[in-house]
Amino acid sequence: MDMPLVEQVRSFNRTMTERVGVLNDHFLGRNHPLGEARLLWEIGAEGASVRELRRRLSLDSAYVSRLLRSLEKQGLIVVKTSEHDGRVRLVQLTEAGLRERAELDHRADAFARSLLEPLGESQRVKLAAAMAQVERLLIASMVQITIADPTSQDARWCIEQYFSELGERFETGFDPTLGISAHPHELTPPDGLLLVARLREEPVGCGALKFHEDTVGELKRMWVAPRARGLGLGRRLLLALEDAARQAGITILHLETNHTLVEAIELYRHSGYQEVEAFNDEPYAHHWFEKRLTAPT
Amino acid sequence: MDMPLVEQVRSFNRTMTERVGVLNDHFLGRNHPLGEARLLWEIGAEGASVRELRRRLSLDSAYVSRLLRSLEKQGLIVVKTSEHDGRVRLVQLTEAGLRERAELDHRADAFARSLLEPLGESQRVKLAAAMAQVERLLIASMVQITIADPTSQDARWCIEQYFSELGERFETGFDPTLGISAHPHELTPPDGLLLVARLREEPVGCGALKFHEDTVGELKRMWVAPRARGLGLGRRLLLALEDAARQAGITILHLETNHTLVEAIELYRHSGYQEVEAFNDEPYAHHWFEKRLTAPT
DNA sequence: CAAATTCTCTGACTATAATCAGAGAATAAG
DNA sequence: CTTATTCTCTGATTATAGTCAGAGAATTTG
Repeated sequence: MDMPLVEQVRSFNRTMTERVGVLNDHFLGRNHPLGEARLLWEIGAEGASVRELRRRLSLDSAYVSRLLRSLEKQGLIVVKTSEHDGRVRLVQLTEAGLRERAELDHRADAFARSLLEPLGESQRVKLAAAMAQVERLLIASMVQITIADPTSQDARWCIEQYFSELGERFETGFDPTLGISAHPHELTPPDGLLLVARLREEPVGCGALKFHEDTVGELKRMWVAPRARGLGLGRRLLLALEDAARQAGITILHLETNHTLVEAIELYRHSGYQEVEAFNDEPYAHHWFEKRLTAPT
Repeated sequence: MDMPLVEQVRSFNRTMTERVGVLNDHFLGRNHPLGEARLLWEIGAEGASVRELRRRLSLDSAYVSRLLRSLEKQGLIVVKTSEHDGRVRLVQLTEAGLRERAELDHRADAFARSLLEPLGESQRVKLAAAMAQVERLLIASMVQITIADPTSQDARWCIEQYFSELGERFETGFDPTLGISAHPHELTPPDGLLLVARLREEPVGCGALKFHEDTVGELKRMWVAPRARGLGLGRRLLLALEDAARQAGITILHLETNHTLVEAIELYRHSGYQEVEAFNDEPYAHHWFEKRLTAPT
């Protein structure tokens, strides 16, 4: 990795630590310690369960409980037991809580304006664009790709989403039982594998491999959640799958795809996949691709 | 100010708060609480005085003292009294302190790498470029421009720097006593004014106005420190001076400049200044400019 | 339906990051 | 040469942020 890039990232981090410190002080500034303010914010206008809050802010349960008690005493929230599950407690903002939250909102706004205010119009636009770019790429770099059990909840969710998207996009709809099989056991080592991409623990994409004869592998279930598109995640999944295939001794990768999946077809073409004659009778496929893998490095 | 821009800044701040939190945890991670780590870092290889440290980190003197005591007890620093001033205490890292600091350095590096690592090469380059842009513009927005007393330390420093730069750039050198005067009292209300631009309390530029007859003003002492160039600061100073001139009822601004100051001449031309006949006999001037100001809004 | 798990809470405790008042020594200013 | 200021330190105290152990109630699992 190029050293100047690392230097730039470090310099950026220093600047951000300084500015974000200011941000937090301002955000807080108002009455509440940061913990309470964050919680107040996270509860939101619609309310939330205590366990939601704990999970979203990754805080200790004892700590959250105490913070809630404090907010309750200040009359900013009310807490009641869920009707569906007697263990779960639901938190809602009171009128005063909503006002307080609006105030925090206003402060965050004012802070953002104070950053833009000294700049000229063209600088403002450039700043916003560069911020969007940094954000997008940092978020991309937060995505983690790991091997998952196809029967796990996240894996099943991804595949479900994938099927439902195919159902919407294919002119004919999509019935998973008609196509080439990819049952859980076929996507589990040693017969294959499934990768799941996660952003902040939440699944945002998947991709699978089926190993055939000695050296032929088949790509299946390539999917990226709509909210995670444009992060280069498809390419990363593809590279990770190819790596895994190489590790397994695969030298030829096959895949077939439907003509409505234009982004995927683009990706395959750009990644060195050659269109070939149909090598199976997958009813939903219009294009068949193949890539010869080089030996693992 | 455009709302989407504010929204973008806020969204960016949220993302950064999340990431910087991670950064700090990692940075710290190692043995020391954040306060100690920051101090260890700030002392640097060359050492520093306690009052330097206090100023740079804007920490309470009691707090710094205690942190130093703790670092001292851990054998990471030695503190001794300054030879020049018996009140001042000098802090230096020991061998162990230097090792510890190198470790922090290494961790910051590793963190930066971990951000870049999941990205492809082109994404990395884009990220670094966007970070540089964000940093540059945020730093630009941190610069504050205020009216200053021409006899104040910061003002005198700026003007000194300005003169010394002119001395280097003019083929003939520069002797301030030969040119048109701009004595402190001429740059003090109601006869004129001096603006100083500061970044983190440090002066990084200046610009002055001399008020002549009823409605004519003269621009003097426009200077931006080398390290603050490329931030659009010259333009901001110019706009601020024009605003101040308008407030003072000025309708025509004059200025003269030397042909070696090409960036300044560019700036004047782009900001609506028209080149006119010489209106004075300033010996160092090659170009005379004039701008007609519209009424204050 | 017994056992395991989940969810929330209280009690007890700790570390960190401060802040304020003031003292003592050195130096600068008038 | 007296007075004011600067610099650092200690003592006393506080707020914030968080951890760990475990209890009690509700729910899920085998």
